[in-house]
Amino acid sequence: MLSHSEENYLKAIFHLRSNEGHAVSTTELADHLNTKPSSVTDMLQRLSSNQWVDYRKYKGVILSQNGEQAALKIIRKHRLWEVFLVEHLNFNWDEVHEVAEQLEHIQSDQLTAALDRFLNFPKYDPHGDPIPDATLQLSKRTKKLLSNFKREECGVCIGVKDSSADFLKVLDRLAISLGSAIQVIDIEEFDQSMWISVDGEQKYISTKIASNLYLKPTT
Amino acid sequence: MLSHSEENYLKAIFHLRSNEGHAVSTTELADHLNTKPSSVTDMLQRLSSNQWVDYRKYKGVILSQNGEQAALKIIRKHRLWEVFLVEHLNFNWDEVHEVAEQLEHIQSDQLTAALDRFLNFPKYDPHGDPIPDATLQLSKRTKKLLSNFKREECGVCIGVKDSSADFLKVLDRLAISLGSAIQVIDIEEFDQSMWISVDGEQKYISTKIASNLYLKPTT
DNA sequence: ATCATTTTTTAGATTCATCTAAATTTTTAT
DNA sequence: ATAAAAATTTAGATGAATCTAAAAAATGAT
Repeated sequence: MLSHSEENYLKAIFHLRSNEGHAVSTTELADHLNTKPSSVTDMLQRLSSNQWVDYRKYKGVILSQNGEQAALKIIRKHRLWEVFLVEHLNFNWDEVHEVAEQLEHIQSDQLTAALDRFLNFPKYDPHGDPIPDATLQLSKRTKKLLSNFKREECGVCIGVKDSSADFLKVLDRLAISLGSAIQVIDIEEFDQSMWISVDGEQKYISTKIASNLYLKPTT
Repeated sequence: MLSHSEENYLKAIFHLRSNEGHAVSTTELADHLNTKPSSVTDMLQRLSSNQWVDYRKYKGVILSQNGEQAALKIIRKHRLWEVFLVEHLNFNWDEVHEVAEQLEHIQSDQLTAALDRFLNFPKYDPHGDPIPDATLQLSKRTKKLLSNFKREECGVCIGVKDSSADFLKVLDRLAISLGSAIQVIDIEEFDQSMWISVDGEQKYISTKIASNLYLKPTT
């Protein structure tokens, strides 16, 4: 059975390897986990000796089949709990992460299954990220960063790239949330900042905001 | 901040000292926690140096003010989660303990408060044990073991002394649960086993069962 | 009150997860 | 292609939580 720490490493490897295929480096992991590269090396050797990862000295690490399944299980739990916190306990979407980081380590298949049923088998978490189903399948959907939209183009907000509390707070202030209907009104040549309409209301947003918002194109 | 292990020790001391006042011995704790007396001694010295307990070599240990508050906080979380599992996720009362043992360590005052509100501020957990409120006050209520009832006496089941899965299972088979109205019909002189009526149905139960069931007397 | 038994503590070791400092390998820039 | 820089690994240490074996203290039975 995996320790909390081991689970966190597997999850981090999974997330960092999102740009598929290529191995994750020791330093990347150390940064992501707020730890030192030497600690990472130790842990990778341990995880490797138990077949959770495929690790080559100096070459980085990728998840094994087992490791990926384990990571998906943790991500499933994390995102289910986030849905619970937001939909039933009235947490804001910027308040859920820290608690879900703890809840994701609870070990009980019965609990995970019952929670999933209680929540009515949600497909996406409050940040729009897909929730692996009971067989750990991750659904993909076409999504595009708002910053890649052209003038006049329309879409519905389905997720965020950066899910830090700081970013989620500014979205709250702008009244942008999952499901918001967005159309690009104009793009400033100067710095690519945008005038957009959000559910009918006209707003102005920075380039950095636009490049962290995922929309499903509707035009 | 307390580690999981430290929290488990505080909780164990709290529970073992239920027969108020007297200190808890090293061996008692070791048995309760499935560990060795030497490990207990180590931990008690550590907890003592941080003022969580009052520990005297060879004399046993009691909780400090801080330690008791910490224990009550854990117990509050444990029992709230049990209510959640039974009332909303359809767990049986014999299935909740193991999971609640994990959930009780989640650190988030916001979560505890929100869960309490979501559950509508329950006063008792599924085994009839009182839940400390937000100010950590534990309500007491008059309860009596069924084995101390006399013939004809009536009561309502409000809790169990033994909350092992084995015991809860036999209660399920006998269709005895919290809220069951019970009357003593007859007591065998031979071994004090009992004929009782449970919500109108006549049943026969062993002495051991009778001495692990708490009732609130209604006559 | 003393001696045998039981309980408790100490001493020393182990495993996990981490660290710093030093050594090694890889990458990059000229 | 080689030297400097960057990344990575190894070596050795630490603290938490546990263990076994041995020593010390408390208990209790005669």
